[in-house]
Amino acid sequence: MPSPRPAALSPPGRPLYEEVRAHLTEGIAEGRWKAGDALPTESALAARFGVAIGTVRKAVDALVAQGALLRRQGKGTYVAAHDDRRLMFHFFHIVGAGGEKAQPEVRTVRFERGRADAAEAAALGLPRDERVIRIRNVLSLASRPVILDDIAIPAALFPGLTERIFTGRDNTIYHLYQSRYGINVLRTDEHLRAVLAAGDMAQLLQVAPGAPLLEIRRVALTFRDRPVEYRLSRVNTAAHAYHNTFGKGEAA
Amino acid sequence: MPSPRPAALSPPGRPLYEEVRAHLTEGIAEGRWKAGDALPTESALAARFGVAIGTVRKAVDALVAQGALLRRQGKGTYVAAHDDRRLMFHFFHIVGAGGEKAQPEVRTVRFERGRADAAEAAALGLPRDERVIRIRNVLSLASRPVILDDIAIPAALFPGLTERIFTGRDNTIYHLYQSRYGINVLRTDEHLRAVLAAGDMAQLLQVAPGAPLLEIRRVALTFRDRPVEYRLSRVNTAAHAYHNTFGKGEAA
DNA sequence: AAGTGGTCTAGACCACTAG
DNA sequence: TAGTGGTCTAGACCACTTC
Repeated sequence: MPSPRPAALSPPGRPLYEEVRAHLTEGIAEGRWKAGDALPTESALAARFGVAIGTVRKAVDALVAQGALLRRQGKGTYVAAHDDRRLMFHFFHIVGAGGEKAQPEVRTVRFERGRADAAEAAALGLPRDERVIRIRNVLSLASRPVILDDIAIPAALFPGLTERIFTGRDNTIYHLYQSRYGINVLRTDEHLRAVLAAGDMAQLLQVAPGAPLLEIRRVALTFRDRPVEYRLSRVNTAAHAYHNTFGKGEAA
Repeated sequence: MPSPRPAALSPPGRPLYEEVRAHLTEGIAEGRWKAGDALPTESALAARFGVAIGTVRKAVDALVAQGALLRRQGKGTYVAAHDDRRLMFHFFHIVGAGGEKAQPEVRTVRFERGRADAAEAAALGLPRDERVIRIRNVLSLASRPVILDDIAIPAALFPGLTERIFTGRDNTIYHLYQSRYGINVLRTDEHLRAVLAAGDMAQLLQVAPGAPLLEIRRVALTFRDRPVEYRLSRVNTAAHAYHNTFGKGEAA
């Protein structure tokens, strides 16, 4: 049987499953389906888009691989939420000597509003002097300060965010972005350098000035590679390390 | 039509495409198909394994995602080779200020045989005192030394490797492993720390003692997560950075 | 024109989850 | 038992490469 192009997805030129994927992406980015929500069943989606179920599956496969969706056999397909264990550590790469990831304890030492400086504007794709919120956190592992985070986010994306709300969260920061503002962090882009501790940086991390620290400049991105957060971290790697793995899982 | 389990792939319990994938993996790991070789066509594989072509495609999809295979439309499916541009930089993460990756210039300053110390034995999964080859390289970017690599590989895996062969290569080290010894590096596992330059380390990198350096401990793995190389790198990040991105590519 | 991988369909059955 | 995603099949047609 021939396959006339379905009406529900007009613009041609790219594969049908890409069209479907784009439509699903749109729905999530717009908040039509929120974190934790179940999507319509695959057969329902196939009917709605006028394509075969296999085509829907291929689109969903891509979004699952990307981390935007989550399948649960026998139940349904869900918008990934940053509060489950699996995603909790997806963007947290500091491990102890034994290689284990521990839950960090967060202390917010600064929360202020200001205007983007050159670095922040460039990283966040904002005009210079756009309003931003700046947060400084100290993260401790086993009651010892290990990470100093300086976070900058566009104020326009986080209306009404206060220090109380921010420090009151009982979850990761990305979960806060997601649950309260519908912003799903999907990708991060990081640049790492070695630097020397100095000034309040050294003081907050309780290391001597001149001690080596790992500096991480991270931009967090949501759908369509839109930047939502710029974060400058310094890590005391005396007892911890940044762990990274390249290439996919094996089985064989 | 029902689907009786095909005879060519007896052991049940896991999906057919996993079986197919395992068989293909085996073929590559054993060297039956070497880097750059074309696999049989998908329909030929389907016939050989007694499965539908869609099942073969799913298995091949996984290996392509893993980086072991490479499709070229209209031509065939090939065993990925470390000498093409795409893979060349897959495991090289040092970028300049502008974010660009440059081709490093390699100078080998040491090549010797010895026996595994504790760290090497643990990283490579070898018994203590197993024979290893140790290589020290200085990598320069724009004629300035930036990276100091100390590489340890199990001598048993690289029979007949000499300094001449090693330095005579006109490609990446991983390409040498692959082309001469049939070892495909598929995955790396890295731990990063900030350290202070000292001794010959500082001298070779032309930095002052006490300068901050990025230390990378990398284990390179081949099929079945078998370790093939342990590498201790120190990077002068004054003018360069380690770049890392988490989460897949977008389109939408 | 022939052969390859790339897309898409339609439908069967299995495995898991819930009421 | 009913409904979900997971696997598998068989075959059509498209896009690209090569001769």
